[in-house]
Amino acid sequence: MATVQRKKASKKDFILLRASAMFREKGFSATSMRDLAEMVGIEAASLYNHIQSKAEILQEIIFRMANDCNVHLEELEQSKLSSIKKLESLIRFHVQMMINRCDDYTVMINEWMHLTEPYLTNFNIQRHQYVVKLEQIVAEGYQQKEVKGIAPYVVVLTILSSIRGLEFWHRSVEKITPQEIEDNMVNLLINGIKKN
Amino acid sequence: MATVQRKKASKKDFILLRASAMFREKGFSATSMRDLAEMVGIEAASLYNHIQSKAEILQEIIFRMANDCNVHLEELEQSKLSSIKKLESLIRFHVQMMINRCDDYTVMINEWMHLTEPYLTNFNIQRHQYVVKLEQIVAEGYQQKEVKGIAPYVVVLTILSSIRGLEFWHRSVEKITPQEIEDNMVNLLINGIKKN
DNA sequence: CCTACCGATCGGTAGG
DNA sequence: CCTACCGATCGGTAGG
Repeated sequence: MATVQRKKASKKDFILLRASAMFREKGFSATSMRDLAEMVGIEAASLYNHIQSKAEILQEIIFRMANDCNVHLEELEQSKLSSIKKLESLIRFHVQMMINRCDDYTVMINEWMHLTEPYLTNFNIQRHQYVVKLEQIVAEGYQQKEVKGIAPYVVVLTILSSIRGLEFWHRSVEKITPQEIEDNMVNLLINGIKKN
Repeated sequence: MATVQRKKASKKDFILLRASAMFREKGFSATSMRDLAEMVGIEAASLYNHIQSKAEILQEIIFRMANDCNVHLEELEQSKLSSIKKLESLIRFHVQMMINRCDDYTVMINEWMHLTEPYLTNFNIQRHQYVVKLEQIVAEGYQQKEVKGIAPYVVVLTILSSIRGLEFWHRSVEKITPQEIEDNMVNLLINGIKKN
């Protein structure tokens, strides 16, 4: 009985899963509800028994992911780690998100502009607050002489967009494991940030 | 008479200019020819006196930019600079492209997947070759003990995607000049790459 | 979950 | 460079 719990949402989850993969590959605007229905295995009209609109699908994909990022950052802020260790943890978290939940993460960073109001403004506010919090961590690191004198905004921008590049990682011929990617990324970025 | 030369292409160039700005902001698929016509100041049908199709606009924007990047890289390869200096020059070039020709650069990296064949395959080959050439520069730097032991693929990926993040730079409240952005970026990345 | 269908909009063309 | 218009496709609904 316990394993049967919460099965109700599963078809909707399945639709979101397929939608996320298609939005990533073709983009939100170029993905039609008929395309999506075909991937799900039903007719387009039947999608609307599980979701309200195309816009709602995008909203759910993006805000689920955004929420997970916010939760991690709050935990990080409350930890007793040094600034550099916080930034390292942040890099590792984002690399793992990009590798393990690649479709959702990519849709969030590539398709957010197709959100409609009030979700668009909501997202932009959240993103801005996220960046500001990261800048504060960098600024603290500078005060404690852990971080070298680089504009905090450039540091944060570089970290976040570096991870974005992993979008194309798995297509690479080279045999690099997720762990190696993560370690190499930390190595490069932390050494670029850290005061030597 | 000399100043009148080559005026013939100017209306098409104007269309490409406006298209680039709109593709960047709304995405290729979400931009209609009627939207574009309005920004240009003519009727949608009149666009087709200057361009052949919506697809052709995207092709021209992307391949012009890709060509400029390839030309720069070839010059760099033939130079006598050290590997680290080559990578620094590359970073500065890409930062300048992103700042000075922001719409075109952003459209190239965000909208290339909407190219149609054979242009899509052509672009992917060019991009792959570009990355391979950069990896070779990193590998040479490693052999000459200028560059530390990080997977060349991760180094190249991090450099290229860092620059991508500048897409949102000018919206920032902070007052950072283009020169400061460029120097900070070089500082962070080169110090992360360089053997100490 | 389906068939049948809606009005709106799409990229593009004909003809002047 | 315009008016007028094409067939195709879009997101979404009605009714069962």
